[in-house]
Amino acid sequence: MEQHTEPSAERSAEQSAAHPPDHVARIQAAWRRERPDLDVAPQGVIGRLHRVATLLTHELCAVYARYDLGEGEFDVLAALRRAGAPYERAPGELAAHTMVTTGAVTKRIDRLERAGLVTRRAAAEDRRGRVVALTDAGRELIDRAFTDHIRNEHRLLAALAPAEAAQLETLLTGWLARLEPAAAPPPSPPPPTAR
Amino acid sequence: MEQHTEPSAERSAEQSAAHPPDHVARIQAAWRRERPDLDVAPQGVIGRLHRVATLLTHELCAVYARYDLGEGEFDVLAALRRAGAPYERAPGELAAHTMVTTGAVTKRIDRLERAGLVTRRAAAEDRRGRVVALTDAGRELIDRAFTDHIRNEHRLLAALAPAEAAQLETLLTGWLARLEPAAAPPPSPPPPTAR
DNA sequence: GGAACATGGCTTCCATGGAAGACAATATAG
DNA sequence: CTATATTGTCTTCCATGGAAGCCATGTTCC
Repeated sequence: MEQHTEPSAERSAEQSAAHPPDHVARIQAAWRRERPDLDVAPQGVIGRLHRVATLLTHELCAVYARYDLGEGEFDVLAALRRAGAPYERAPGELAAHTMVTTGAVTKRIDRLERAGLVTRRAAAEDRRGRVVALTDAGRELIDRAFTDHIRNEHRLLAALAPAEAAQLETLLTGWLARLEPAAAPPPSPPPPTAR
Repeated sequence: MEQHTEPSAERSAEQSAAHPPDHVARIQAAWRRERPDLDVAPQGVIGRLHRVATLLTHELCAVYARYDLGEGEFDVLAALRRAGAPYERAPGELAAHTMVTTGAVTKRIDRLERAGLVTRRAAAEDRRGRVVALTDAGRELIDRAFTDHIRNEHRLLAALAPAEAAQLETLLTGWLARLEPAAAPPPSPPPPTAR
């Protein structure tokens, strides 16, 4: 982000015709005017990343909704499905895999169980444990939903040229690798994510 | 919290030693095993983007918390601050600028008003309208918090080389430009974002 | 064996935001 | 100039998830 800002006009931004300054650029311009003492360049990356992530999540959820699933439910079903037959996991594992607290998982399972998509039963060896399993209906649903989901991701990514997508993946992978350890809380190393 | 990836598993992916497969790579591997009919490549980008965004948000919120602010409150204060003196905006504008519903803005303003950081008064011309203004305390707080916030963003972005950051910004800007219009709801064009 | 501590799941309470509608005030049609 | 539509804000209700603590079970160590 190169730019002078200076009081007065702040639409001068970078490009001219093809790029009307986007929302993030406008915010940066305002900050440069109000707080010329700060270098707000990082917002160019972090702000847009945040925005893209929000838009993508919104688009993704639209597909989940077709199957009457929220993001959380989809994540749990997906984690079970990807575990492979017999499509079972302990609640604690699901919490780890989907990056939420166990309390949140309990509620997600409650909803999925009520919808007949998963079942809960006692664990064989450890009587504290439980086993959550996909029902046939659940398996069937997540298979259809996931197929649709991937189609949707392809659509969203189609806005980028293959080379751009590859570049982006490389950059994000690298950043993530350096960010994850830092964000790891004391006890367990770094927790997983979902989807 | 180690992570095996299920029976067999194919870590073959791209890299070898230096890169232990990250969480997203493990998820992809599992899907390739379970659903070889699908091309899950987009997850490499979308999944990591989601993860990076989540981590960043978490780190950012840690700074807001130092000032006893939630993300929503920070966004509102920042929007008011960057409006420039006299640091006023209508609730509707704030909703547009921060990308949330007006209902959410009402509640954020409630909290900020209770904390003595903003005031609400009737608008001069339109008696339906209201004007939200930063108090001196609010102005003082957001100036300190924002300074700290930007320092934090610099720290987070430091994990990338300048050239990488620039590349990333370019890619995200382009993607965003092609994503925003698509996501724009019928009535108003595309709404703004925040921070 | 038994006491202290750890673990796994769940419950309770709380915080936040969306959706939809209530209301008051303003703009527009006829 | 009224009747209708629209706007701007707020209210209510609901959904989701985090934090922290409960309870039953397991593990460790003496």
